Amino acid sequence: MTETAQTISDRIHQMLDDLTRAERQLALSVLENYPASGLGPLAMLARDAEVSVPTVARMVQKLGYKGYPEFQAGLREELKARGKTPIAKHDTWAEAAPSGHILNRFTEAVIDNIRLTLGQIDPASFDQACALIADEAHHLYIVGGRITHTLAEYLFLHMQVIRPDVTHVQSTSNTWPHYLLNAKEGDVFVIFDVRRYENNTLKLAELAHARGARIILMTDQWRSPVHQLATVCLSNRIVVPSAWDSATTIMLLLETMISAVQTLNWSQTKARIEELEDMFDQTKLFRKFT
Amino acid sequence: MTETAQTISDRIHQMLDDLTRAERQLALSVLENYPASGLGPLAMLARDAEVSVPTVARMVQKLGYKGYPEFQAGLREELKARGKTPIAKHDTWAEAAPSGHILNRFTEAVIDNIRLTLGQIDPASFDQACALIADEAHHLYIVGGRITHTLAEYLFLHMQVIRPDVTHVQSTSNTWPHYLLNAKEGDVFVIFDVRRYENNTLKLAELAHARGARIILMTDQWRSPVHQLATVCLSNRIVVPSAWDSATTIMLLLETMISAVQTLNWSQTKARIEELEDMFDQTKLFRKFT
DNA sequence: ACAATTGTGAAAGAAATATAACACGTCGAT
DNA sequence: ATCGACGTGTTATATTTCTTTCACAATTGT
Repeated sequence: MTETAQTISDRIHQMLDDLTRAERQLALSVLENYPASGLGPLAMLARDAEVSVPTVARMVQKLGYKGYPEFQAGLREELKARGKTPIAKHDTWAEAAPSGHILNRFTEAVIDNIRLTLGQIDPASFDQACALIADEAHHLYIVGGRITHTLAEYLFLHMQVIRPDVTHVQSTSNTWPHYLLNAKEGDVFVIFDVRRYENNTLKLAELAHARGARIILMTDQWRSPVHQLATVCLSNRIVVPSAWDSATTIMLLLETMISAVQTLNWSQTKARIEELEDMFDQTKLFRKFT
Repeated sequence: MTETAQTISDRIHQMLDDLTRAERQLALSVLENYPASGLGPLAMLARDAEVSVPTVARMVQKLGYKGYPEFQAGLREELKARGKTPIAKHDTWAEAAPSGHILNRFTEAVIDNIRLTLGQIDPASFDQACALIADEAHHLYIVGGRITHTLAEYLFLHMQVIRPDVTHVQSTSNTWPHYLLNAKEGDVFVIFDVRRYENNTLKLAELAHARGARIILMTDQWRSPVHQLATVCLSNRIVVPSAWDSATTIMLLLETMISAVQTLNWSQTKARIEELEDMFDQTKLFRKFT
């Protein structure tokens, strides 16, 4: 295990003592700003380290690489791996299962999706989206497609509690034009559209946009064509080892949004939630305890 | 300050809107593991992004560089500069947002949930659940509650494609007893029940159990009372900084299950999926591309 | 003075890049 | 439906750059 888990930087450090003058000079220069300097041309590295070109060539072979390009490839690999957050480096999430088990492979992919999605999100846009959704002065429409209507429904169920004037529209239903009749300028549409993008959804978005509505789009990394009409576009990475796409990242953003919106509207929401709880108590739909 | 402090990654993000399909594909690939992928040979980048070599060449010029090597030099500069700043900062997921922003707080909590949930899952039970769900010899019932029916529906939509004989039952509906009339011994029930646990769901589970059905329960860390009747019980941690519980972890497990079941049934599923694609193509419900 | 190390210069060879020409498909306008 | 503009991939080629390796001189330490 001393072999595999070792970074190139470690290996250089280790052999630092056995090196000759020029080699050590080179090694230290590589470590100086690691790994950037090793990723340039060989000649540049030689110049920066103030050693000759052949010295560099001999050195990389001493490190066990067949040539300089191979050494660079090693550095790039390392850099790629480092890009992942420490927490993301778990190779086994389900500790009892082998790392090749679908539980680990899938989770790994989802964590990656989350990392990349969050990394490229603009907090200002996100906040703006939350503000739009929280704005009770305008009606809120929530639109989902064939698969995504489940996410839309999830958002709807929560929004229904948090604020009045919420409607869930299913773009695959042929009744949606009726809803649009009531849409007024300034109304807010939360639209879910991931590949394969649905024509109905696009048409709905176009009509809504034409009526002066503002659109918040939840889509994938390739972005539904709706994004051209959207006020805010939140794109999620959805790639997993499966024949299907993943909605987990979208769900995460969704719940974060729900939490944020709720905070914005807390004074009103509080009363509404209490009322709802009362109603549930009365209907005895739920158990108080196990 | 908007000029100088701009990283290449920022610039790519900015122009993302104005890019064409192949260019965006390339841009996303560059950002995928940034900056490692941009430091390899041009041809390798092109291959990874699944675009042609000239596309990359055209793109770097569009970014304002005289050639690919100059672009790489820019990346190296950036990398060198980054190495000098104190590292840390890796605790934020949405890098552009302060660590106290809800995006980071919420994501942190969800990652925790995932880690803890996966850590205590028994892979054997999980595999058993998948096998039960994949078993086409028995009817599959999927049961959700007031909120969780969205998750149930999500599972249902996928299972519908993967195998025959699937029914989605909503425990809050008063029609569910009708479904149970058809339930036979050995049939499989996937039941979602998180707090607050629903009386209807428990009753349904009891009846199903009495008829000799096997129950797979998706619940929270405190486990719905249904768990005493369940063949397999998958409990999820669902605590987040919100007035609501999180379904993200459940969604993750769900999708993993879908992927696993699909692999088990691949021979049958393949044909079903192709058939479905054909039908979609014919109805023109979906767009092929942007 | 000897051996090991290192640098110089050069040249062959390999690899990567830049560019051009052309074919194909998509999309929108007419 | 037809045309043309546009984007893109393919193929091919010229050109540059980078790498590798050689022989040999210079330097250093022993």
